[in-house]
Amino acid sequence: MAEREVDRSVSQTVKAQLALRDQILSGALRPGERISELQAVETTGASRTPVRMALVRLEEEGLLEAIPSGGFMVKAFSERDISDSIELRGTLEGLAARFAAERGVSARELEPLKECLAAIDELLRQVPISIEAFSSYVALNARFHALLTELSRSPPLIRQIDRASALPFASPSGFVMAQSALPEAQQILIIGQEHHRVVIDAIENREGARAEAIMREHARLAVRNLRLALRNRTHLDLLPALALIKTATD
Amino acid sequence: MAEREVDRSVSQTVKAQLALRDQILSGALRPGERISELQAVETTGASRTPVRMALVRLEEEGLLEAIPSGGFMVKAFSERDISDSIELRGTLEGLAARFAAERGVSARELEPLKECLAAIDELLRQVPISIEAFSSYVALNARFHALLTELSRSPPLIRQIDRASALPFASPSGFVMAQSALPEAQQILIIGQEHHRVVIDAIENREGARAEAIMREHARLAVRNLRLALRNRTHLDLLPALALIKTATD
DNA sequence: ACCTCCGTTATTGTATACATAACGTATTCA
DNA sequence: TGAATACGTTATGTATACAATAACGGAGGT
Repeated sequence: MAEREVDRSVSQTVKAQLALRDQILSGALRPGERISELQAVETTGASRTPVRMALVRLEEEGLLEAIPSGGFMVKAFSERDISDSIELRGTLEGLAARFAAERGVSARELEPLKECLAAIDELLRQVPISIEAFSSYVALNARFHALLTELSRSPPLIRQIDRASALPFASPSGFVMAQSALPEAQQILIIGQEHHRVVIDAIENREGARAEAIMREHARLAVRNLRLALRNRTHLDLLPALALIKTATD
Repeated sequence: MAEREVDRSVSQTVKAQLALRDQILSGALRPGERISELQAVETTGASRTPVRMALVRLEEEGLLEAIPSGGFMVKAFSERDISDSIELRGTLEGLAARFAAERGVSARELEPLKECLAAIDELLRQVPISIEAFSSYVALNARFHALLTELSRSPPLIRQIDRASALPFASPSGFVMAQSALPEAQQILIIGQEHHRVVIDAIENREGARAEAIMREHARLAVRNLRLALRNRTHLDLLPALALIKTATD
């Protein structure tokens, strides 16, 4: 039988999980398609036990769905599912912002957020924004959201937000990229940045309700824009993660 | 169609998961304690593979925590973690109520909710409430919350709420039981019932914001009362699930 | 006496063999 | 000819054997 070259630097379970997630997100495995363990063993290079562990984790993550008769299939999402996921994440981030504001945050903790803000400002000064700058923006934006989440100092909430961001289209990077297909992309980024600025201000002034409201508005903007982007199906291939949308009925 | 009811009617994985969860919630495994796979194999009767799958699921569920060097330990929670989890669930249920109100719900769909409401009303008419009636109340209350969640018609949100309810103290039954240790228990139940009534009214009248607000208030009430109940440590043994609280530092 | 290093042990990570249930196909009977 | 059943194939669920690694303890050196 074929020699299995063992990569001992990472656990086989993690390797299999990453490989399978890649296959799902890249569209190599289509929504609704059943995942064969045997096939997964071949493509990932791990054996059945770690592959099974990876499948269980991906199911909990929301990318897979258990089939009653056994095994797993790639989950399919409707547009409604996607917009709900984004609004859900916005609600959770709103709670995080409120916690941060109510519980109080020191100037030192706010520092990295402000640096993020300034860096994004710098990027947005270019008109139109270059591809490289946009890529930096995606990373910085994700970092901003992660830092903001941390400010809540609430492990259960942080955990839940992480889970809600597991779905690629619901992650900060995910919907920013989806919006990038729109002609008004630059203006959208500028508005988003304004939201970031306001939430920091609200947290500094300990205005919990305002901090929460602006994060929810931030998400609603994303939902509106994603809907628009989905109308322009021509640009859809920009975001491979959207391959998870079920093409048939909504 | 008479199926023989053998142990094989449920999978070994599920059996192990239930058994382990029982051990954790009953306090047989203490917070912070490492779970030995070998020991779990002996106590659950399943072999290592299903036990491992169960451990992964329980980790994703939030009851266990992965140890970097390998294996799992029982997660420990602070009081803050618990109150945050309850508020988190309330926020999610608030969103569900808002979705239900905004999206519209037919009278037929609202029927089971109203039946629940009436049944609880009936129970609360007794003063003081009997043990049996209280037990029925716990079940009915859980059912009410589950039905309300369903009304959102949002699979991602429903899923997330289920996850948030996985932690025993964050589940509807969990915090109702914790509150039962208080002398004002009956009054608390009556207030809670009033919240239930208002949220239905708001949904019927399609007042999304009001539906959301009342559910969040519902959770805040629970948080306040749980804090009070935790002060009365004498009654704490009423709720085995609270064994998960770390006794040392907060 | 304490620290360090090495060997032993126990426990987890991985692989594979075995059992069982589901699905497809072919054959047979109505 | 169609449907139903039986059989075979395939894939999943389960168990166990093997490998590797981290914890533990003892012995020796500084």
